[in-house]
Amino acid sequence: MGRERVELKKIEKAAARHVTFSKRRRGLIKKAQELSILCDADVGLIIFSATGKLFEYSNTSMEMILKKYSESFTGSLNSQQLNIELYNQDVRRTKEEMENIDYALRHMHGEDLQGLTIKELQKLEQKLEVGLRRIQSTKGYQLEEENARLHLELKQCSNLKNNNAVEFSLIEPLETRDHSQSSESVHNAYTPRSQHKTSIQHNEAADTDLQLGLAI
Amino acid sequence: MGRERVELKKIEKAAARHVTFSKRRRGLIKKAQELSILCDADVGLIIFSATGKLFEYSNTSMEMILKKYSESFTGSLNSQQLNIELYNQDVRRTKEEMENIDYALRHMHGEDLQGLTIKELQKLEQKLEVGLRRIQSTKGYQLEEENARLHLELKQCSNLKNNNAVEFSLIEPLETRDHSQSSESVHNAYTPRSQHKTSIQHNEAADTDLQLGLAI
DNA sequence: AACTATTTATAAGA
DNA sequence: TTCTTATAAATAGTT
Repeated sequence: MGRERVELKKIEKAAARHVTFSKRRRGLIKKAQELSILCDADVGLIIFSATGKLFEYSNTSMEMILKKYSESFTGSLNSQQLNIELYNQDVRRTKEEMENIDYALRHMHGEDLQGLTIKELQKLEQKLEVGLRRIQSTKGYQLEEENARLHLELKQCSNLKNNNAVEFSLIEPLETRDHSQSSESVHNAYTPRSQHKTSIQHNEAADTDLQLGLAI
Repeated sequence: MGRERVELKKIEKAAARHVTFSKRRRGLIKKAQELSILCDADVGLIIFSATGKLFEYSNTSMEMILKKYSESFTGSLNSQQLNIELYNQDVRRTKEEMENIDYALRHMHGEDLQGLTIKELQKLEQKLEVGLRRIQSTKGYQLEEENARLHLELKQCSNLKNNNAVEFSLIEPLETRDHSQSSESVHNAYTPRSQHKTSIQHNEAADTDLQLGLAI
């Protein structure tokens, strides 16, 4: 990572070796620190220069790291310790899953978005759009079924009573309302990939439909 | 060092955190190894992942590093240990100096040049040229002095003996030889920066002069 | 796990 | 040692 490639062997010239030691020592410690912070790891780093001088880094205390280190070799765990360990792993995994789900959920709700990049926001938007279309599609099918069912019931009803006046007063208003409110969004939902760009106007209208759909 | 800057705080998403841990752990260990090899340092690195898994690196053995580490805290040195330590430092420094001098000397002799770059070779060449000019300059002064001394002695000699025949036979050949063989190289040596480009012809002639000069 | 666009680290030089 | 700069190396996000 410098002006030229460097061969992996002891640097011959003492002056250059010392300079490189200083630079790389600092770099190494910096990276150790970054690892511990970014990845929530415990790190202990001990460096003795060729002249015997000590340099060290630890995110907690070196003592603690070394204690943990030596303990890691003191025999295998007994069954109880093993169970506790397995339990802890389970808890950790579940916790992490929870974290992620919560995170994603809040984003879907439009919360905690300040840390997201444009790309992430676009992805999120796409997810929401896909979800929306699926919901609209489902709603459309349900409305169709409902509609068909109503037609059927009405037909049975009218057949049963043989009352023409009542039949007209019920059928006409129902079909009119259905077309004016949601025919377009239902059409979109049937063919999800046919119209990628949906205006805000459409989304708002769809959102309203969604709420109505859920409220039913 | 990636697609975008990363904030120095725990990575929220577990999956990304794990991937980063793997990548950076490997990177850190690699760099620890490079430091130990390039700079002749003793390095011990201990890493515990967030899940408690142990990773470690040491150029020698971790045990040795940790022993050295704990010893580094066990009280101050007594006077004898201190003397030994000072002595060791002295030895180390001297050894390093020796190394460098030997290195440089061999290069001046045109040995062990295979590892040098063109630039280094050019620098080396310049050093040799400068050294050469200095030597030539010194030799020129010495020849002048010698010449003057000879003139003086000869004058005294001729005054003492009053022998004209002998005087002519000695003086004439001496002055002729002096001008033809080395007046040019002596001139160059007097004004080292006036003529940077000296032809190979000149150098060879100068080299011959140098050997004669040293032989005197 | 492999791929790159970028960010970092760092070798030389001053 | 410290600064600068050209370049090598590491790695974040993506596939």
